[in-house]
Amino acid sequence: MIDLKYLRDHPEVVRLSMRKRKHSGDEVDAVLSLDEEWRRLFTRQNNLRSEQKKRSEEIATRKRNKEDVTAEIVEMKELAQQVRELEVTLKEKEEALQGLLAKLPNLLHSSVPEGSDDSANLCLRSWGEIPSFSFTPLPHWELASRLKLFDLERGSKVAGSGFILYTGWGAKLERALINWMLDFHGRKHGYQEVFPPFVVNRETAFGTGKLPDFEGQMYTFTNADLFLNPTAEVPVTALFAGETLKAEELPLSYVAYTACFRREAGAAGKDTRGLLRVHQFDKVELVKFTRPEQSFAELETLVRDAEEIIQALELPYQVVELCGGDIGFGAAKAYDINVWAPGAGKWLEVSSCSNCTDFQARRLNTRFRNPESGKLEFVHTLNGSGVALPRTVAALLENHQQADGSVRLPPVLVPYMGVERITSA
RNA sequence: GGAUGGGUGGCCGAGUGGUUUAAGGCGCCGCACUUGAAAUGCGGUGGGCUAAAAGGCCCCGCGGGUUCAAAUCCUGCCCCAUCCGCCA
Repeated sequence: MIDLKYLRDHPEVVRLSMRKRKHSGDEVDAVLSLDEEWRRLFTRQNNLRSEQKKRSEEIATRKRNKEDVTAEIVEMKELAQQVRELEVTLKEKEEALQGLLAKLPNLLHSSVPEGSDDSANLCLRSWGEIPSFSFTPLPHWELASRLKLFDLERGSKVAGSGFILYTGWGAKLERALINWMLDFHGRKHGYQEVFPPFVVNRETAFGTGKLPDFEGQMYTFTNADLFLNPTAEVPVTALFAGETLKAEELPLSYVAYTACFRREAGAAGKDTRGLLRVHQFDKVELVKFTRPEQSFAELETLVRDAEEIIQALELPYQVVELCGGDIGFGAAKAYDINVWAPGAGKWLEVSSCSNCTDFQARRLNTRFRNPESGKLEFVHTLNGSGVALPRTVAALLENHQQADGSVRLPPVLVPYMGVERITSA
């Protein structure tokens, strides 16, 4: 949520940010005019209530003195009716205002590049060599089929297309990657491990900015007002909703594994081969709570922490900075990590790291007391994949495939897998 | 899922319709006394909205309702504890 007071005082700044996201900016004016109307009604109601309170106290005093107050009470009924009516109008305006405000995306950081889609994203750095092969590299779905790593038909049979049944070494690789990533971020980067629920309630989905606009992306239940979480970002970021964190313990860093569920409505047929786009996938997520002045520096270390995973897996990648038109709803600034997949012949997004500044914290009401000012302030929240598994598995299989049809495992995974390569045997 | 008892400020806890602007205590902060500390005394000590300010309004788990007036009465929901049932 954007700070309404900030929007009031700096409408032009907000408008420019909206335009950078390729919105019209008209939403800002709609908010401003509703806000003005709301404040007018609020002041009126405030004054009426004040009068109501004073006169009620008078009635109380006179009643104690055994005076007759019938006439006053008749007058007060009229006043109470006015207050009630105004209250209803006020509530309608307030809900409309909050509704508009809740749909405004976060303010972009000034460093975010201009552009309307991913073609305008800025490549910041790359790592690793694009591998060359003495043979034609196979796409991961071919490799998986030969090595029996997953079974798309049976996954589809029990749940539907886009739900993967991992088998044999494929199943073990999935588990190994999850365990290794959790251990790696915990030991090497000091993230605290949590294992959150895979479902979240409405407040949590709203607080992290997934509602009201992205309800269609989440799986829901017909017998409970819950959502299957689309990413561990959602439950973990909401961990301290309504709480005040201690300034001295910030930044707080968490690492969490969850399965992630996305309907991917309307995405059918686009990059859907094999593991490229699925409805359920595993992901290890990094989440940070920081003081405002730390958050952009923490975003840099967050993305580096995610990069180290890809480096340890010996996969070539690039880090891109998202442009205004491509950046997520809650983010002020974001980086993606794209890994090269030589079999599929494309870059695969395996991580997205965002600084959501105070946007989620304001919705969730997660604050800290600033020791310098003595005031309560919203924390900044950050999240990043560290990393998402299916496309990482795809890239790993494709990059490390050998002429003999086996797949070499990077050394970090050997202790978790118990073998140095995956073979069909 | 059922039954019972609970949910009041940082914490404990009083309060069953109107001097409650939420008693009292603990904790914390400041000051005084003291060589220092303890003890003691005095004062202060939540959040939000609105307003240029003074001020005003809202918040006793959350939402509705009754009333001139609600922490207090009614109602729906949530959470905690205990017991029962079911269950990995």
